[in-house]
Amino acid sequence: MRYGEGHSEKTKNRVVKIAAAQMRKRGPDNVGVADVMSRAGLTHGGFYAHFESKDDLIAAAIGRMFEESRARFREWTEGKDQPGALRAYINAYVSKAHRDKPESGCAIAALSSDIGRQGSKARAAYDAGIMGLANSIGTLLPIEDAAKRRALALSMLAEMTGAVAAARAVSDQTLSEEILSSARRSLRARAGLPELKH
Amino acid sequence: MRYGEGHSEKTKNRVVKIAAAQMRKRGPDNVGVADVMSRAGLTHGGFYAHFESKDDLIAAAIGRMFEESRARFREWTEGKDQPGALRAYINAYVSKAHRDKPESGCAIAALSSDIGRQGSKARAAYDAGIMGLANSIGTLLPIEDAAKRRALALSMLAEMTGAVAAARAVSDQTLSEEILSSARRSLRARAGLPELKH
DNA sequence: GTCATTATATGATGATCATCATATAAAAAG
DNA sequence: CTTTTTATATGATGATCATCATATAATGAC
Repeated sequence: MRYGEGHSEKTKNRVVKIAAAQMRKRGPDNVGVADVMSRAGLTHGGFYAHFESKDDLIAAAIGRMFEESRARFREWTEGKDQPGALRAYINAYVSKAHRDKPESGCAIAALSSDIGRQGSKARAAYDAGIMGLANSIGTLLPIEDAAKRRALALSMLAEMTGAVAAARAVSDQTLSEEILSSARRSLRARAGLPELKH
Repeated sequence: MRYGEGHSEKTKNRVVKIAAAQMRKRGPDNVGVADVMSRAGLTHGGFYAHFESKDDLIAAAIGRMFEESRARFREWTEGKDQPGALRAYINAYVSKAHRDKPESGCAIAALSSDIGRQGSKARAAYDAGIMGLANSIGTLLPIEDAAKRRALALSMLAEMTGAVAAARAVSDQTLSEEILSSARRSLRARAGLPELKH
């Protein structure tokens, strides 16, 4: 091997990471190959040494986004009991901080309407990510029946992603925060969490 | 006046209608001016006689989408009592039929992640549309307190749009239908509707 | 130090796109 | 029938983009 063990792999990882951030921010179709490469300190020419096509990069970026999602899930929930973890996850996901940082946030909230227009590899990565996230949420729900637990997890995921996407879309700040706070409150109730006094 | 009273206006309406359909299907940025014009039986040159810019067309198209939403709301609910109308609206919105026809469906489900990247005119049209829809849903909810009614309507809207967007995004058909049925069931419960026996 | 190989760069190609300048066609007004 | 005005068409411009062919540079093996 030339160029040091794993040099290429490291570069590819860097490119995918940058693509994952840019695509959440601007949409997969609005991010150019040359732009991603130059942000990685490279030129566009080397791109096809790492990826088959732009579609291939998009799929890799989506996989990466969900890896980050899993890491966030751990960060937000670890060391807490079930209801505490669930409350923390809901409050962190459906938050202004998440709304204002799409580039490092959840792929579902950032790309909900883009993915249906993408190729099959990208969509397959998305499928896996959704199922994984729904499963993670399910582990925190105090429901015995597995089917009901999964159904509630999917339904809560739909509300969480829908709320964050809508909060990003609207331009009226008051409305945006109202969307978030309404969803948070409803999600906590749906998850069986009591409202805390303060 | 030349060219017959309202000739230009009729043409413009046709263009906006076509743009509204295409943009829901393919995303505002993936629909070209020339493509829209040619679908209207025109060439690209006349475009700027009708619109200031493509942004202007996008904003007009979004306005049009929400007009269609209001019409659908009426169709799905008219002639029914409150709970019947609510049930019909939820079931029709969170349906496979809606999922499979983005070009004639709700703007929020179709464009959730696109709008945040659009210009201010487009987003203003979106704000107005969301508030109108939330208000319409609110009129069907059996809740006295206005603030709570509005909060529930926004929260339900988030779940409805999130579920349809996710059902469109995933490629696994079983998962897609699971997302829809989980959301429908949860929404009916949240709206205070009893499950019907069959 | 020279060679072989891998990683990246330069530059080109053809496609698509929004926008605009200008030309033509259609129809009402005289 | 001619003039005037409005609606649409033709064609160009410059920008951006994915992709690819080819060249150069970096580095470990000998």
